[in-house]
Amino acid sequence: MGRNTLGTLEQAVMMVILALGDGAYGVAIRDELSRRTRREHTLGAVYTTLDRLAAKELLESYLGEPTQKRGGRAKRYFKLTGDGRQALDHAVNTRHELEYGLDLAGKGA
Amino acid sequence: MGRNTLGTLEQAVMMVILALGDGAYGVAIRDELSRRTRREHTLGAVYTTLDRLAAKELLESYLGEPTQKRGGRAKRYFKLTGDGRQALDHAVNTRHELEYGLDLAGKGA
DNA sequence: CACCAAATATACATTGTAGAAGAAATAACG
DNA sequence: CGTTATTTCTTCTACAATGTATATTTGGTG
Repeated sequence: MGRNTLGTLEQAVMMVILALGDGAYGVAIRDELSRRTRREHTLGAVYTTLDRLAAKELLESYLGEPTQKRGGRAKRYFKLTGDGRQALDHAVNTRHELEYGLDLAGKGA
Repeated sequence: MGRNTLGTLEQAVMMVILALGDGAYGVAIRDELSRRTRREHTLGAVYTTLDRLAAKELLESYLGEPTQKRGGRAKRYFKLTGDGRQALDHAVNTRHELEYGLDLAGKGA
């Protein structure tokens, strides 16, 4: 069965959700993700990832109120679960372990 | 066609190769990878990744001399190409961009 | 030949990515 | 008012790329 390592995009999406705090719904996540990664991401890609993470119970979601704006339907907001936070922390720690002792980009002050 | 983002394992393998310097061949890479990620990886998984990275010209390889040990056949050593180094640096930078402002694990002094 | 170390082949599961289609909301207009 | 256009957000579907495991082959000694 499934090993539980997080993929590159999965980690990215989770980090973006943390960065957005409240207000982390599909479109906002996509935009912030594109901004931080400096490349375009489609909504389909984002939602697929969101759904898979939710299925693994690393994320949970709740519906907000519809907006007044034209077309402003109710948004689905996401946040990390305890397991999600733990999985992300683990991924980050592993990453540090891998980077340890290496002379990589962006290390200079 | 293929977007050129590196996967979690691809990045990990590349970092391990950097960490090993000379001496980065299949088995050593597997062992160091397992050590740093604190989990077992099969040789097959490692070689598959190595081959794919080489196919993308992010890695190059050369054969060493056979050992004296019984069964010690010639090893295939790997190192990053210029493109490989660049791709890894880019991945690292993107990662930093994603982590920016977040309160993640392992940040405490 | 038996045995060992390293590498290759093969197969399948999980993730990444895109594009099309559907659903919910308000504006526009007869 | 009621129906249709239009906007925003979400779901569905399909396929490519990456992750992972096991079995097989190759090259090298005792």
